Amino acid sequence: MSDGQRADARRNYERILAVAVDEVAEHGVNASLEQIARVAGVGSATVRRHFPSRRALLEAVSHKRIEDLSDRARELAGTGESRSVLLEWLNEVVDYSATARGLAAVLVPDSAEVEPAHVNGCAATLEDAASPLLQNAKRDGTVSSEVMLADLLALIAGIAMATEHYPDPAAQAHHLFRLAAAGLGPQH
Amino acid sequence: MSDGQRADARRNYERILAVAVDEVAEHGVNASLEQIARVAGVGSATVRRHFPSRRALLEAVSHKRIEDLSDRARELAGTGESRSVLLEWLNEVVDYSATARGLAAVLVPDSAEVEPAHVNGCAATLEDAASPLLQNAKRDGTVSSEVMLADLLALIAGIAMATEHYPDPAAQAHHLFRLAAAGLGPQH
DNA sequence: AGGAAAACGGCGGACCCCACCGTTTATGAG
DNA sequence: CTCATAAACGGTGGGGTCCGCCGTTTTCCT
Repeated sequence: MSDGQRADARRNYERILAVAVDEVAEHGVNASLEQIARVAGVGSATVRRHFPSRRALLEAVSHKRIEDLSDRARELAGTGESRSVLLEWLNEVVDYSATARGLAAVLVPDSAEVEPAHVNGCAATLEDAASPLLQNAKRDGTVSSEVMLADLLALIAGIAMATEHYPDPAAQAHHLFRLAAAGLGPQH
Repeated sequence: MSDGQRADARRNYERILAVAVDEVAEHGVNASLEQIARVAGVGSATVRRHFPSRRALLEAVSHKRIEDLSDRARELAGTGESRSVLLEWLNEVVDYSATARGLAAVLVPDSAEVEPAHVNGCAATLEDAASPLLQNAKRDGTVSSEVMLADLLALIAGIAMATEHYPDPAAQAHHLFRLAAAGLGPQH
């Protein structure tokens, strides 16, 4: 079963990742890499080896959540009224982003982005999975054709970051998103 | 002219603040405090004496911008159609937040917020100044009565933070805000 | 002019990220 | 089964930041 990966390397990778999940959940985006290494029982160099940048680690930590949301998008496709379905999914993204610390950070470009195309793997995955939902809503004319999924995700990420330190982040995030989705009032 | 302030203290305060403005403009919210001290020609302890927390420094740096926006709100009060006027002002807030680095950060609660009432001086100032604009719009029924100014500012701050590292932050921020203000589409 | 009080800033500790580099360990070929 | 090799490991040191302490200097008021 030689897959080109050394067994201990894979073991360490998973140990580190498991610890990182907890550590990020507790300390947020700025969790200490050395602390993660310490708890995982490896040298800090090993952490850096497996995850060259903080961002890489955050992406790995968020990977499962991203997959969950992508699956959910595929489930929802075609069920019910298009705009409602899209909003339902977006609300779940809001919930995940407000609940799972570090997720919002990977949905948005980092300072050191030099990649030419599709700069963001995580966001791209979500966009691909949820694209049908938005297309349907546009087709039905219930969402403006100018709206891009990337914009919606950026908006949600921003809301999550802004509400992170509120007494009840999730509630506040949902509140703000309802506001945005409603366009702050009756007249448009 | 004894105002209880020692002359050298005030001088240092202003030197530090002046340097901090530049430094924050260039390096954003995480500008190095020691670097600021170095450039200002003072010890790092002196910086901490005048600005006990990073946040305090950021608030001082943003103070003028906050005042400008507050003045602008008072200017705009009562001119033109209420919702348009409010949106005009909010757009200016978006512009400032996207342009002046560090402003968005002070419009949102920090991690260590234990204050009982009106936790945020900067946001509170803006809210007070712009409150009439929102009240007018609510009175005319052009904005939902449930909308709070604090929510609008938090939303804008989130947008600014999310778009900070885009190729053209200001453009992207305005784009997202237009989206939110329009409620992402024709149907509400 | 002189003394009290306030402000200053250097120093050391704790932490963090990062790169180097000698050592250990898994692996697959013989 | 042995063993050479390449991969993975982790300790260590350098550079940086934030923070608190404390002896020294400066300012101001009498």
